Amino acid sequence: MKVEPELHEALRVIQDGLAKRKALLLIGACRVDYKGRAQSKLGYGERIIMIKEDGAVLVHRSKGYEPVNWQPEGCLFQTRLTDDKLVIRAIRSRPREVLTLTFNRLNLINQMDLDDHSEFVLYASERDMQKAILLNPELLESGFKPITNEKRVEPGFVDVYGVDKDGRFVVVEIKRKTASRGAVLQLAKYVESIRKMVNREVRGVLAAPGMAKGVQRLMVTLGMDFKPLDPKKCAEILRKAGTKKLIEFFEEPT
Amino acid sequence: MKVEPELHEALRVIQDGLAKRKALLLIGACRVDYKGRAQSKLGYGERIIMIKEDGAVLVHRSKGYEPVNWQPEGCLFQTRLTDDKLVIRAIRSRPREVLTLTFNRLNLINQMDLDDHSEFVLYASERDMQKAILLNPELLESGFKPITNEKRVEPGFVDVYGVDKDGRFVVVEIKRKTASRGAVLQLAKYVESIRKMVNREVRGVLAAPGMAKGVQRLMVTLGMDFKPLDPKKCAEILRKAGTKKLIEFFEEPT
DNA sequence: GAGTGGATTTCGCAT
DNA sequence: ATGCGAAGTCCACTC
Repeated sequence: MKVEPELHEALRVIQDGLAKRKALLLIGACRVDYKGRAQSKLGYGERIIMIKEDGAVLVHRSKGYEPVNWQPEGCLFQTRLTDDKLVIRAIRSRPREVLTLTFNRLNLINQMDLDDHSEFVLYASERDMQKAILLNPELLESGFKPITNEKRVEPGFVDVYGVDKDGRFVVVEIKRKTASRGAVLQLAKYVESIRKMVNREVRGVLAAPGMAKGVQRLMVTLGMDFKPLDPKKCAEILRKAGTKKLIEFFEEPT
Repeated sequence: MKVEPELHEALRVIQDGLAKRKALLLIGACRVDYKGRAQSKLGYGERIIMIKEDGAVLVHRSKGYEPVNWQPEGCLFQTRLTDDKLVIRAIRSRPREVLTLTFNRLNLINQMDLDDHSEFVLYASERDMQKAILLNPELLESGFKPITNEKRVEPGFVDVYGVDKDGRFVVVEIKRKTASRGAVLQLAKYVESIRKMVNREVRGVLAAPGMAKGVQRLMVTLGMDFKPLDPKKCAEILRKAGTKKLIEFFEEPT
């Protein structure tokens, strides 16, 4: 890290960082010029600049969520020192766009080597996934019509209950994560319970992002179906739906 | 600026910065949890965190243009130190969203007081191009007289609406980029809508820097005209016009 | 490579 | 507040 470096020293550090494809953090007084799909200019002032390992560039001011100027990943860099100014140009090819940073002072340069390997997970809750199926029954299978959710049966609450395209009753068990053996057995209980009540065929459907080892065999044995259900996709459906109200429930054929 | 501060010292600096509404830059190992419109989690790793003066929060990793997690401006903060972790919560009210940063180490804290008062100037947005045509109708075509902009019609808003040198109504659709098929279809809807209203000939004119593939054929088929419009030229017109007020609108011949 | 649709879109302007 | 359209949108996915 360099604090208040001379520009020639700063140039060396920046060039080193760019050559090594390291993320760089700069704070300093600069002007910013952009020319590409549009064109912009920003006179001198102190800003925070991030240059990422993949060649993305962000110029942030003291306010606002969005960067005032930027360059998406994958751009190439030119640096030079002229007239007591340090110039960094970030160039993108398609579309051709050039971002020019002209510094007359640098307060801080930090070459970063961030130890960061965690996976980012965006997901929906089991409840959200249930809502997503009610909003979009086709998500489960073509022709599916929900009757109720959280239906009370002897062993507990059925997540979603409905009829399929052939008029058969369907009991749906939803799991947010990989479905275990226990989930299948629970579903089997619900199916059995409802089968006694209605005295005709009832299908069991397990909707989850995946199945644990051996679960598929068990499903086949019990004659139940598995439907892959991505929590992320459910979250998207809910987001898209916004305040839209849930689907009208199908009448239970008694 | 603090390098490798102890967490209790970090807490003090962060609380001080938040209280003074100063922009803060943090680099450290943290986990990130978000709950709101969606929900996400990100395990421990080193990241760059910016807290802006207006309460916006950005969490950046070593790659990518976009922050992995964020919070828009205007949120409130809670901080606390527990179990050798420093926790920062950024809370947004409408919609209710909470971003939780849990640090187990901080490499850098920098309270920033950025001296930055320059105005950002972006040349020629779509809105600007519209203004340019209103200022200088000849830009569109000789003899064109605008009547209104942002005219409300059934499918939406007409960018510019006027009459040509022969007294025919003209609907202008402006795009600041290469015009897509969608732009033409939108224009067609507007033309149709106005044609029904006025019950006489209405021309459709598409003003844009260029057309996407196949758009020209569609234009010809629909009997509409294309006018090349350079955003930069629009920017020049606006610059030259300065604070001069927009053209007086032409009276709609009813 | 071009086109399409989604986003924790954000942002701005209108009603 | 709400709603709609634009954005240097970006980004992931399909054709």
